[in-house]
Amino acid sequence: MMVESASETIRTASSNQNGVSSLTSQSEGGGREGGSNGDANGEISPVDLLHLQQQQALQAARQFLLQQATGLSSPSSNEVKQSPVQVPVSMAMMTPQMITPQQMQQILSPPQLQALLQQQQALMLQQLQEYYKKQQEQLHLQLLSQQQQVGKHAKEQQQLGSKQLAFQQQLIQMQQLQQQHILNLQRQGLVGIQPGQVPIQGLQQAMCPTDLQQLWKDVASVQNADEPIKHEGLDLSTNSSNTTSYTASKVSPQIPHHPLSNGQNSMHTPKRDRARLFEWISSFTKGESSDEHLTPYSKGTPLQSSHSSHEEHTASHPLYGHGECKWPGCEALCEDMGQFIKHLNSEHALDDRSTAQCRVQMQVVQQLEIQLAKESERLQAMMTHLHMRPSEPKPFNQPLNLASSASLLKRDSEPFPEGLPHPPTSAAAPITPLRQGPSVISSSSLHGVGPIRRRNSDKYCTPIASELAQNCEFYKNADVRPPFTYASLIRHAILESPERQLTLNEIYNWFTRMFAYFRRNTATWKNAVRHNLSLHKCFVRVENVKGAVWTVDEVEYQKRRPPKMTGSPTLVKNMISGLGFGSLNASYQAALAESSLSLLNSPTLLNNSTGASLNMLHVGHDDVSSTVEQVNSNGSCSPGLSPQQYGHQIHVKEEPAELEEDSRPMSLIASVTQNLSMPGDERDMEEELPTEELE
DNA sequence: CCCGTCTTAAACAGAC
DNA sequence: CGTCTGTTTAAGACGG
Repeated sequence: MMVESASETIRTASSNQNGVSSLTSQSEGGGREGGSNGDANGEISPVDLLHLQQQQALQAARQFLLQQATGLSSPSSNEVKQSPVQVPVSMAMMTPQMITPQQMQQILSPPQLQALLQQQQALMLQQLQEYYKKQQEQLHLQLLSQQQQVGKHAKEQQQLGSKQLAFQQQLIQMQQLQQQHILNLQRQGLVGIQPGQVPIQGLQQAMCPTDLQQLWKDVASVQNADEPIKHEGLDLSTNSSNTTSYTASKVSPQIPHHPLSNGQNSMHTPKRDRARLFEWISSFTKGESSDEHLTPYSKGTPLQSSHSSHEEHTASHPLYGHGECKWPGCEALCEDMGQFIKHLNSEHALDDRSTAQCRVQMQVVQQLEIQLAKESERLQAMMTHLHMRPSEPKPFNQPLNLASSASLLKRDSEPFPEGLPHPPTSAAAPITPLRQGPSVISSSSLHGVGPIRRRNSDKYCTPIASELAQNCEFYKNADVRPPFTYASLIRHAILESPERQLTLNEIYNWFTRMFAYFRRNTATWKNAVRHNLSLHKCFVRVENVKGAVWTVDEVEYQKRRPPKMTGSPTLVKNMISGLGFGSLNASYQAALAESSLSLLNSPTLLNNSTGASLNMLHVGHDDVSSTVEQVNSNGSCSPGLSPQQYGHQIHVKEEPAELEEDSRPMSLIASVTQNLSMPGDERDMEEELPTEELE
């Protein structure tokens, strides 16, 4: 059917503005980077959680120290120490009493504490990374699933579009936070590199009191069993270098254990202890999520970690890297794997201490998991709120790159697998390979491309403005047919222009500039455009000095569509604003969407930025965004004239123009998607389109 | 099945 | 004469 408009050599030199790529979401996320900590975010970020934990941990540590100083201790009870080993972590956490203060004292010498803290830090770091990873993955999966769904539920998609942006942003945020946090840790020396430097605060932040207690318990017990911990670190002197505060707290028993007081932490202490923990923990974690956890360390090393046993380590080992043992606190140098294994077996053999360390790590992990759970919950809530289905795999994008999720994460907004919309029918176009999906690929994008699309597209059409605003980049680069009717697109183009009027050629340019899809088969769609201009009364041709321009008669435009949906306006609103566009008749929907736009157009509306009024379409931000676009155009140009006015001036086709819709409440206008929206008017902006305009 | 909308195709006319 | 612009008609797809 489709005539291959081969004839149309035009091709507008598909000016792929690939460079554009960056989505708004990205930009936002990126902007934040500069800002130091994720704290900036009002919400509780993982980082915050970490800090909290650390603080708590510090407190606990301090308490222990105090106890020691006081001499409350009563040595003995080795059993206790062992018991922890067997006790499930949860139990252990629950029953701090198990460990007597005395034990703690014995075990926890300042240096030890420091060591522990160090370990904790390292662990935390790892955990953090894992945590972040998980979160990211989760987000990604969800996004992917959503995208997939899109295929099926196009309508929902549209809305999702905006939501997805938010999610992507969150993703980005997370990534940033992760990076930041890691950096911070490194700076602080938390990473374990420079024990002395670690500010106690860091530790404090890392753990919660309970955790710490437990940890301490465990550790204490272990140490007892293993070796009478030497107080190498004991003397403050050793540590003193970095930790001023630390000394204080540590040294002076009298000092109240205020959480705030600084404790110090670490020092070189038990390097060896950690390794075991690691493995042990890893064995646990693996069970749950295999390699993900390992990432930080084992990234390069695939799943080997899966061999819980310490011995297996073949080529790479999670606990071995850069020629040294990565066991927490142990930085023993190992020439090769063999040596490392030996070291591991000898130094980090399965004993109480190692076990205890593992326990500690487990707790850390648990803690993190709890955090993760919370965060996940939050995410779910968010998604729910946004009407996204958390996890509904859809056949659609499956090909999507789950695998590449990692990369996706990086891009934040790139998740566009985009395997989809290749227009089967019409040939492949030169279009942009990029496909950085609009942050949100709205259903529209997914729709079929060819003629087929039409109904679907319409149906799911969201308010064009918002849709376009959100997925502007996407449409620009992806060879996907926009889910809007020619009429709506034309109207949008015209309204978007400063003058609210465009010549045919300008309209063409707008199409080509805004949609990759319209960079091919020009004969076809141009013909369609002309056809629509002529056919629809809403498009009014105005003779101009330099020729003729096309304007939009909003009244007329509004007239046409609505007829169908006799239903209550509210219904309409809901449909549009809501996710359930599907039900609406395509045309009707389109009309609605557009109507919203039109409303926006009217100058009067501009003022009402209050989004309160729901009148016409109580469109969600979608509309709003669109509104914004409109607003812009309005503002810039002829504020005074409403489209209708133009219409009145020259009603070539008809003479409607009765009422002005301006009355419409355009609360929508408020939103701000301007950024997304394209350049107000093509003429001015034309940047990419070399072609016609210039002529 | 009818009707309306939308899209595509195509014929045609007028202007440049 | 060719192209662009604009109008019109027809047909098919869709959905209510």
